[in-house]
Amino acid sequence: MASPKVQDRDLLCRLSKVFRQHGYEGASLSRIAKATGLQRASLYHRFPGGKEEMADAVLAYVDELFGNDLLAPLFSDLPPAQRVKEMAKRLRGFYERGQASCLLDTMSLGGEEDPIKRHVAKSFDAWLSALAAVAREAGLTPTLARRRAEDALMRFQGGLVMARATGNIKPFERVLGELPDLLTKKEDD
Amino acid sequence: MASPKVQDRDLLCRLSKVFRQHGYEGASLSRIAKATGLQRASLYHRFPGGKEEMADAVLAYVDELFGNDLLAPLFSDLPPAQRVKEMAKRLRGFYERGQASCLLDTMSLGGEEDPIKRHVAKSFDAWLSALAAVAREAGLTPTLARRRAEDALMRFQGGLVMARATGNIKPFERVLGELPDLLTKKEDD
DNA sequence: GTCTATAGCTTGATAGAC
DNA sequence: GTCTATCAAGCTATAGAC
Repeated sequence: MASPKVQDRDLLCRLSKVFRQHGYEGASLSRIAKATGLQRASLYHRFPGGKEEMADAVLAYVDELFGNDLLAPLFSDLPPAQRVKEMAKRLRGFYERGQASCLLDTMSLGGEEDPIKRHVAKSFDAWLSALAAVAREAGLTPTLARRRAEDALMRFQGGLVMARATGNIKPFERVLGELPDLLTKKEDD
Repeated sequence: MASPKVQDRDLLCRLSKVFRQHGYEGASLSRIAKATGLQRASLYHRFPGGKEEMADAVLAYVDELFGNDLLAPLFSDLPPAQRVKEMAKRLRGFYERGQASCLLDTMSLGGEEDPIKRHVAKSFDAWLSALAAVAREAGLTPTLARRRAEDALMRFQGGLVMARATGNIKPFERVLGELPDLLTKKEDD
């Protein structure tokens, strides 16, 4: 065919759902084929490197989503707390109010060091740096800004784990609401 | 043989390491056999219900560890903050200073509702309840105590995710140190 | 670009000897 | 209680028609 049955971005979006939900090992080609509507062999045409290339492409796709959409408000000209609030709003949608897992979490399972784990670590650090940058612009010292960024991301990830494990999404929602103060106020209250 | 090659508790301990590291889907019988030193067929003699029974036994084993050891200090007669400090010390060891994952996290991947997910949710709630109880004994209102327990567990789980994803265990260590105040002080500072 | 068909390996699980 | 040998089903990956 001239044009693909599923466009690249749509394909990556569907792929990302499988990897987010099941992790790398749980994302079997059967599940992927079912979720994308493509047969196994068609997937190998799109991703000659097989499952590992799919995983890497999904990580790159999510990197792009974060850079161009989810974290973009952090670099606007609004007041820092407003920027964080807008990011929280977008994250809330992306993570389906706590009902979807984080790719960086589910793809980091298993022991060995491999290219995927290295990609995950890089993406995580980029997210941390973006949070720390807005905290510094809010007037926090670099050290404190970094610590607050780490706290914010820990609470966020923990909220997602708790939502997945217990089905209770309220703590996750609370974390989202606390992010602006956490990342911009000089003292906790 | 009269006595088993690997005693029950040792076997469960080795099993738990595989499930913690790889999750349910990633814990293949090959990995389990290698980690336990038993052949596949021997594992089926110990766990006739197969992999699912192994997973359930591991969850029960960890429940017992939490009840009898890790969370036990919460119910001592020390001051509440001291109790939490002792729990944090034990958790620090159990999670190998952040280098080991939480079973309740890695076993909660994948979509469908099943007996394992229900067990995970129950164990998570028991942990939450124990934390909330000590917060109430420290003088917090039931509502606030529950919220602090949720916060504590979110930060803890998030710290583990961050440690696994980035290799940086310092934020996790910081969370451990903050737990006593978080669970016993009436105001944040 | 997608498909059917298939290769070859790994998976979870079982049978039966010792 | 553990083992070797084996099974059917699943897996990742490839070949070749359309």
